[in-house]
Parts: sequence; structure tokens; C-alpha cells
Amino acid sequence: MREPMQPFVAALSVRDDLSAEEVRALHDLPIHLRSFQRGEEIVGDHTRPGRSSLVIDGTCGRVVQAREGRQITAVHVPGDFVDLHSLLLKVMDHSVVALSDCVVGSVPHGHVAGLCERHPHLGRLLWLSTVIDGAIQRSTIANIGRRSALQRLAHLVCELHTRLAVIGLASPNGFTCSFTQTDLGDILGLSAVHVNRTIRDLRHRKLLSWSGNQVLFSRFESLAAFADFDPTYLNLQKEPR
Amino acid sequence: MREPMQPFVAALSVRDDLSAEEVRALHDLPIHLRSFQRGEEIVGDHTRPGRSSLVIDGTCGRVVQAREGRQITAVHVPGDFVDLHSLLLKVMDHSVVALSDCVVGSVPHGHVAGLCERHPHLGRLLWLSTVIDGAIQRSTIANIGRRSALQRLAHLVCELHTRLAVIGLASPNGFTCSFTQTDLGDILGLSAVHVNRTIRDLRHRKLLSWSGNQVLFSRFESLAAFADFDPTYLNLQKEPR
DNA sequence: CGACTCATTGATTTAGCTCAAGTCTGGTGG
DNA sequence: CCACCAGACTTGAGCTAAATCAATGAGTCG
Repeated sequence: MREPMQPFVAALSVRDDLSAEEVRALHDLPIHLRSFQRGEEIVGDHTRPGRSSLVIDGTCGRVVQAREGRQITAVHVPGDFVDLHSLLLKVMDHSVVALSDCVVGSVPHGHVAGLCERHPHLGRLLWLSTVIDGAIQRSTIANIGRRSALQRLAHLVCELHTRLAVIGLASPNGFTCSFTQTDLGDILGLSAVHVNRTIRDLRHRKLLSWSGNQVLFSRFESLAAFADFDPTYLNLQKEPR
Repeated sequence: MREPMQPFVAALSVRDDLSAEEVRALHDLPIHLRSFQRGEEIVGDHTRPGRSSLVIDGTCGRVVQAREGRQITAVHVPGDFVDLHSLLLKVMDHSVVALSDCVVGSVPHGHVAGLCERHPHLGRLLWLSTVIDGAIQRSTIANIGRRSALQRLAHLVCELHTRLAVIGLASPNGFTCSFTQTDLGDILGLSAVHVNRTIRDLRHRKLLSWSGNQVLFSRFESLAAFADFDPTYLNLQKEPR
């Protein structure tokens, strides 16, 4: 079987060099795998998790439940920790749900803390990954707060494509998107109906094609220019951290 | 002169116990103070800061510049680090601007990193403060994505009051808000004109009074209920972290 | 087949935007 | 001391992007 930590190692390796020993330490973490069906709750709101969870396969989302409806505040792909912050926050301020059938691994908090102690550089990289989550959230705030539905959706497509490419899950001109239009609405702060019309509009403008769960574009650059997409916030540069 | 680190120590002390030695280590950090006028840029977008900055007095905001206008993705009050993440992110994905005249202290990254090494528990608390920023951003996404202008503004008032109270800058029934209505629009993803009408509406509903920069309410609970405000995300509980 | 869930489209409504004009304030200079 | 000016606030009128409501396909699974 493939190493479950592989996508996480891949994601870190894009941002900094890992020593062989560090890679080994990550693979040696006692990880408990579990499958979830689309729609299932992975971590509950207001709970106190004793473990941190990592997406191995599929996608999941962080859900803040407001009185007027749910908002998906972040989308996670393989290699992303979905609640690493619970190591410090203790009490969840949101829930995590499966947005597709997915496989999630979890590691007891004690082992994560131990890893940080024994490998301070890995500790910094775990900190880094929570801080990149924050950068993505800032971009999401700007996206929802300032851009039109058309640009919002285009921006999300650019981001997803870029993030999936990092872990080898995107082709040069597209990717597989398993979200329903209702999910997309909850991610973008739009109604499901309007998401549908917005996809149609993007298609009419020949910026992309979207049939079933296949998203394809002829030129990523056109889409990125239209969406005002600047990938700086994804921190894809290798730097000593 | 008052210790510049005092509001930061106060903010951490709400979340966990600090030893006398840890407090001393924080006060011993070489901090360089600088004043900024309202509107001045404190940290530039796409720069590589060599220091991390902390608000000592006044308020500032993190600004993501989109093609259609600026979005303020976070508001910071005394005791908040505005770019602690730059220790790991290296390149800024947004700028930081003064939203009122303010005093900001900055500490070289090397000293912050050294502090984390010598005092692992303080390191975890610095990590914690970046992670609380993330929690606040999630709440902002839900606020902008799902709530009406009226609730959005009410929610912001609840959050600001709660955060200012922690550092002793709020009275039980109100606080001083130095933002212009244009700033509020950029925080909430609304136009300045609509912010004006929304404030008027909140006044008519007797949820608060807002004259000059004094925000006052008769019952915080009424406002919080109206705004669907749940302070869990602010992590104001003392926990061993 | 029948009961889902998801996607699609039309008709209508509405929250919030834009444009425009005015007021009120504090600061500056003659 | 007062005229002027720049920012910020306020209000009105009209417009528009997106929401809501409603109906209908289309695919899937027990």
C-alpha cells in the first residue's frame, strides 16, 4: 500500500527541503486510517479532538454553521491537515465534513507534539501549514467580499487546480471536481441556483468547460487573468523555513 | 513608560498560564517602536519582512488588494501580532495598514525564533496566536458569505467589543471605534453608503447607538443574539496548551 | 419501478450598489 | 477671526446582481 503520509510529504517538499530523517519521522507516525462517505461528519463542532486528521484521499471541508445556512470556510485536498490547529485550540470552532467519499488519517496529539519537540524544523513546517491555511482563508475573504460570482468561481477553479497540481492530482488543462453545485454555493457564499448560472456563463465565455465532474480549460492563463488570481498566497516557493 | 509587550502578555494570559520566566522573556525581547498615521502602510504586500510587528496602540488592518477594490481581511488591536506568520511565510501575501494613528513594535525574526527554541511553551503560544487569527478569519468568511449587512455589522461589533474587553479597552456597554464607514465597508464587503444605512437601521432597532466613534449598546446579549455571535472561535478559555 | 439527489431553467423579488448631491467637521492659511 | 477646503457622513433615486420560488429533467440505486 502507498504510504499514507506521502501527499503531506509532497506538499511540504514544495515549500522546503526535508531531510531523509525528517521524512522517516513523518512516515513513522502512528496513523489511523478511516473512510468516510460524502456528507459524513469527520470532526464535530465544539468537540475536543484528541487527534489531528489529515486527508489521504478525497476532499473535505470546514463548515461553520450560521443561522442562515452553512458556510464552507476551507476546502481540503490530500496532504492537508484539517484540524492541526486543534492541537492548540483544544475546542473546535467549526466542523469538518467529507465533500466526497474520502480516506482520512489521524494522529494522536501527543505524537504530533512529540514530533515537534524531537524535530524542531518539522515543528516549524507544521506551524507553516496552519499559517498557509490562514493565507488561503485571507484570499477567500477577499474573493467573497469583493469579487463578482463569475470571478469568484473562476478564482476557486484556479486555486483548486494549482493546489491539486502540487500533489499530482491535476492535468495541465483541468482536474476532477467532485463538489455539487450546492457545495460550491456554500464555499463561495452564493445560492446553488446562481452557481449553476455562473458555470453556464463561464462556459459561454469559453473560459472553461465543466461536464460532470471534469473541469477543463484551454488556457489557464486566461482564466487566471479573468479571476485576478495571484498564487503568492499558496506559498509554493521553496525557502529555508 | 508602560511595557510595550503588556497587551500581548495580557492576551496570552487569558488563554494559558505564563510563568514569571516566560513573561520576563517576552519583556526582554528587543522591540523597536514606531508610530504610524492613519492610512500609512506598515508592511508592504509582496515584501520579505525581517521582523514581526505587534500592535501596541491603535488599530490596523490586513489588506488584500483585489482588482475591484481593497478587502480588509483582519483587524488588529493592541496585543495582536500583525505578521507573525511572515516568520514562516517569508513573502507577504497582503499589506498591513494603520486604520487609526497607531504605535507598532517590531522584533527581528531571529529573536522570535530564538524565543521559541529556548521556551518551547512560548513557541506553542506564538503558534496559537497565528491559529487564533485563522479562527477569526473563518468566522469572517461565514459572516461575509452568509449573513445580511445588518447581522454582519452587528457581529463585527460583538467581536470587537469582546476582543477589546480582553485587553481592558472596552467598557461593559460599549467601546471606541475609530474606523471610518469606508473602512467598515472594506472589512464587511459592503459599500460605504450601505454601511451608513446599516448603522442607521441598527440604531432604529435600538440595538446600539453610534455617534462619532463611540459605540454603545444597552444589552450586549440582545446584540449577540441578533448577530448569531458565538465567541468560541476567540478561544478565551484558559487551557494548558 | 419509484425515490432519491443533483442539475437546469424561468419568473419574480430584493438587498445592496452606484451615482449624485448635500451637510457637518476640523484644520489651515490669509 | 473667518473663509476655505478636504474628509467623512448622510440621504435620495434608480439600477443590477444575486436570491428566492417553482417546475422540470436526468442519473442512480435499492
